[in-house]
Amino acid sequence: MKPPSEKSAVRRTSRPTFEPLQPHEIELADFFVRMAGILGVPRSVAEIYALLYVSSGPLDFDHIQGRLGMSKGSVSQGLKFLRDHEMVLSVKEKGARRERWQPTPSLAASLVALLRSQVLPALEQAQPGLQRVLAAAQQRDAQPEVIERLSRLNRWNSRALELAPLLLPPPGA
Amino acid sequence: MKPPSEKSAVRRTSRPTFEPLQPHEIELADFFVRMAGILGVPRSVAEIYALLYVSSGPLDFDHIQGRLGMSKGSVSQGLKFLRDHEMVLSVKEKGARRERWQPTPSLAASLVALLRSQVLPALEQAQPGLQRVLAAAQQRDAQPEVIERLSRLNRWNSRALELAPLLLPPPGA
DNA sequence: GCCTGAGTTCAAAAATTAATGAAACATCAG
DNA sequence: CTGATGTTTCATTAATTTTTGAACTCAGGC
Repeated sequence: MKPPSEKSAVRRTSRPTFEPLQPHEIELADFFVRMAGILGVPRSVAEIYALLYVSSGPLDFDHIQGRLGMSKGSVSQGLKFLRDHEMVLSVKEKGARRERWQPTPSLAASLVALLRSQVLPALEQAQPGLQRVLAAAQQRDAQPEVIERLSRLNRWNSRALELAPLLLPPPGA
Repeated sequence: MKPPSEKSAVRRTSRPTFEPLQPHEIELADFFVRMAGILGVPRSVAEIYALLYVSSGPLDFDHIQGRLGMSKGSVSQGLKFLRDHEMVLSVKEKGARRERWQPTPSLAASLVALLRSQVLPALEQAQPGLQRVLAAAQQRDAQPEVIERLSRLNRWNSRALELAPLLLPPPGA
């Protein structure tokens, strides 16, 4: 509530004040938030991405925090998530102290990577379990219908695992 | 808290007791729960589906509730969800009082339908907004880079909308 | 080395989402 | 119509997820 003090002769680095999102920026953020929701990505992450996406140059930590009005913690974690999934790039000019962020060129690639990182581990981990489930069904002479269902599930799982690396080769291929 | 009264001479329809899930059934449920989680489908729904999936015949409401040890409300809502997304079918023998449930033949089709139902509305609703965002950027002479990004997003959205009906024709096509 | 600014961590608070169960509703046999 | 069974509704409660912010760490300048 205190108006930015202008008194100091030395033009203090008084926390600059950031303008809130413009209507068109909000609209884009809403879109990303909704899409992100489908994949279980938290709102704050989507908002950060959306802001970088509409912004003309790379933004630094404080700008993101200021314009979105979110906590340091959220910005830090959000950027970590985006970094981990290779959805943003840092552009640190040499000699500069702060990092500045921008979206990676291909949103498509980012999305595929994100999906992969969620689905693949589940498929891999499930493999042995699914085989046991099928084996159990066969041993107790379950209805052919059930055995058929479980076999199909197994085949799918295997095929998905085979196809996955083709869809988006992991860091070296 | 009151123990089921056994006094009635007439062999009451004493709530039959159901056995808890077997290890192999739990394993399958875990798999479905995990996959469902990725799409934001609640655990209880995935559990119901998994149970129907390993079971030899169609199951009725009470069996589902009993074997999964979940509340009536959850079973009712879970079945509603599965019904709405055409992931289960009711097999009501004529003259029978209760409905009995089984999974629809194609899990693949079910999944596609589920995805559609989440993604499509978002795409449709976003269409006009995205166009406004792009227009706004053009009006204020944003960086070509930004305009390019926003154009691409618009094109994607449109293409996705065109492709969607081909992927899985809605109830009549 | 010590200070300052930049960013991270993480326990606690807030917000969101899911599950429960009692009461309302529906349907059908008699 | 009536009574009983079968299902849905929905306010409340519980569980989970997300956000916050203060304390901490780290890097570089002096």
